[in-house]
Amino acid sequence: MSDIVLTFPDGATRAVPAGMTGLEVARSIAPSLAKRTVAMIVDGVLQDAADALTRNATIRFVSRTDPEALELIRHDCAHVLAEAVQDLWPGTQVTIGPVIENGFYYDFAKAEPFHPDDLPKIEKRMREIIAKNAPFTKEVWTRDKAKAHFAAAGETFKVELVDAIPAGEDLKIYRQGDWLDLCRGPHMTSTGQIGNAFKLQRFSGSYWRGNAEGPQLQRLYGTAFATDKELADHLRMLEEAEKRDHRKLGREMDLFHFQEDAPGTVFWHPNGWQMFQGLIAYMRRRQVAEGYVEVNSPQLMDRSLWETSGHWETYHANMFVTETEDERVFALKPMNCPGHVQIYKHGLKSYRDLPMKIAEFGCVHRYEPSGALHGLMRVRAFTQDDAHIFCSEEQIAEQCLDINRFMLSIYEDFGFHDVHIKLATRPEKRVGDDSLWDKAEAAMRDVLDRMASDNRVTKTSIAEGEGAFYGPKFEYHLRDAIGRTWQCGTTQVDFNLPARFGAFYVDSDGEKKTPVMIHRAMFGSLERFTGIFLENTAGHLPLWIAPVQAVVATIVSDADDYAREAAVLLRKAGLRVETDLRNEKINYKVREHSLSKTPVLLVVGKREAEERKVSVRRLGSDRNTVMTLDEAIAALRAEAVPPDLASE
RNA sequence: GCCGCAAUAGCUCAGCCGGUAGAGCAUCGCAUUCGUAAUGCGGGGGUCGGGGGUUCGAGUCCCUCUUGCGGCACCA
Repeated sequence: MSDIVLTFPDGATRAVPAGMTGLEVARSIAPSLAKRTVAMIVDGVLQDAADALTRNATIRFVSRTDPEALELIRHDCAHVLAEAVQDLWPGTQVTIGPVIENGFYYDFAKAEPFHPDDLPKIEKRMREIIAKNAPFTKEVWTRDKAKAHFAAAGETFKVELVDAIPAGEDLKIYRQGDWLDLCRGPHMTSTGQIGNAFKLQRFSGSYWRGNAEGPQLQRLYGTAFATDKELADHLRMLEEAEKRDHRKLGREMDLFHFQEDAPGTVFWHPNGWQMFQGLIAYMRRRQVAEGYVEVNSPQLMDRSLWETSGHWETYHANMFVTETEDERVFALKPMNCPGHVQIYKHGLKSYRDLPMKIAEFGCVHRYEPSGALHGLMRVRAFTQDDAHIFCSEEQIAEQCLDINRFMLSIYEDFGFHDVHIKLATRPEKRVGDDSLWDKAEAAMRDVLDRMASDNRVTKTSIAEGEGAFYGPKFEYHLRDAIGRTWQCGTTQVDFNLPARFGAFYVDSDGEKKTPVMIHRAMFGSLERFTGIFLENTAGHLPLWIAPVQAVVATIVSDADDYAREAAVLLRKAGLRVETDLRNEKINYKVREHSLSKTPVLLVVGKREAEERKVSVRRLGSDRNTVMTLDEAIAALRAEAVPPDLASE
């Protein structure tokens, strides 16, 4: 057999007989290299170390501590998990077990549900399997053989998976000891390389192929790392993330609560409402600067209006509907758009009026599935910083880009730099001709390309079939503290609603034309944004948005009068300040205000009272700085200016 | 909505094999005037999420509803 030439990362080359496996090559270089090799990268593609090399290529051997090995460790771990589960519960069917962002999962079809006590049992069995260190071996099977094998084994889901593999593609089977699975690979060379730095985390229900109408499976989630330390670090990070859960912070900071009588609906406390209103005030200033006008549309509107808009037909399951004594049917608005079209329609519009930018802090109600509710992140009543831009077709791209610039600058003001924009295209359930969708999507694909070149956008992608029923949309996803991403802003290009309502403008040629409507929200939901912002800051809010900006706390009651006077002066300077004159030790007060995340603690004792000074202690610091009251007021006032009002 | 788990004082939680409810913090009262993350002592506080059932007897066992939690599906 002829030789092939392999090029190594250091530039060295080596001629080897074609057909030699990666492991053989490694062994020929050094036995120690072969020993630590778990996979290889050939011409940039990660593959099994046992694969034969058949052509000239660049090659790099991967050891288990290389970054590229992490997904192999997790994927191998998923296989071992599947074997362990089938060992412990014979008759359980395996389905799929992919690697995900921070670990892996495996979906099983099992008659009896898992129990929390099962996790340690499964882990124990997994460690036994890993200890056996069985080699992973790959075989390529024919479709018939695979189907016959899985059918005989009662693995009906695997049979379906075999059927779904395209005809031209190899059908690969990986064995580890006596166990085997249909798998795309690659894998490491043996189960022992997984190591012991793995953990099963939780289990839950899931749906076969993500279809809620289909069979329900049981999913086990786990994670794995190359070393114990990395695993411990990851678990510690998760614990930290839990501490900044906005539901916990909401209680600690006395911002809001939920109760059984109003599922998915927020009771805002004074502190939370102050923050909420601060966000609205900020957005209102910014929108005015961008040429928006603000309106308010009815909360409850007649059924016929929702029929015209298409909501009655396509959104009914999400709507709160009510019937009055006169037997009229009204619905609480789930969106503001139909109301805004009515405002647009009131009075004749000229092309000179476009683009017309109508904004509303509209409170919408949506009957969300019970299982979807999640603190402030997913509620049934929420306030949108909603706006609709009525414009001509020619103005679409310009308006979308304008919104994009505006949107990103807002996220930056709140410290969000990880922004992922998705273009969601036409869904199955939709209104309007496909020709209109073609037009809207084409315009938006073009805009997406231009957004992608903006260096503030971390990532762009296409989400096929995920658009709103009336038009495609851009979704702005922000990453939260726990690593989950949340959709905040959206921009939706809508050719449908204006036409359905008969909205028009008189163009320069005197003809009536239908305007395009661009729906856009930036915070998206004020509730959700509050939650995301809380988690992102761990409750350490910037001074401008903190509900209580400073507390004046006394050490002795002799300082009470001075503390009261200081608070009055601070309030006169526009700061939100409270006093704490309780007969408690200063340690106690410091602890309490630290736990409730008050940004600034102004401590006054006898000395400060006599010298008209304050001892300033910042949240998160154990140091304090003594300064005059006037200095403190000036410094806090300067710091409390919202980002949009701060002079550069 | 689906699968699993849970709900005990304002908060965090204990309560065994069914025998009639407990701690810490918070609250209230009294004492204490204190220098940067919990001062001491004392008092009050519970339809054990709702309803039904089993039982001589249910916080505990069973059914059901509600809500929450972890995912799935859905979504701002």
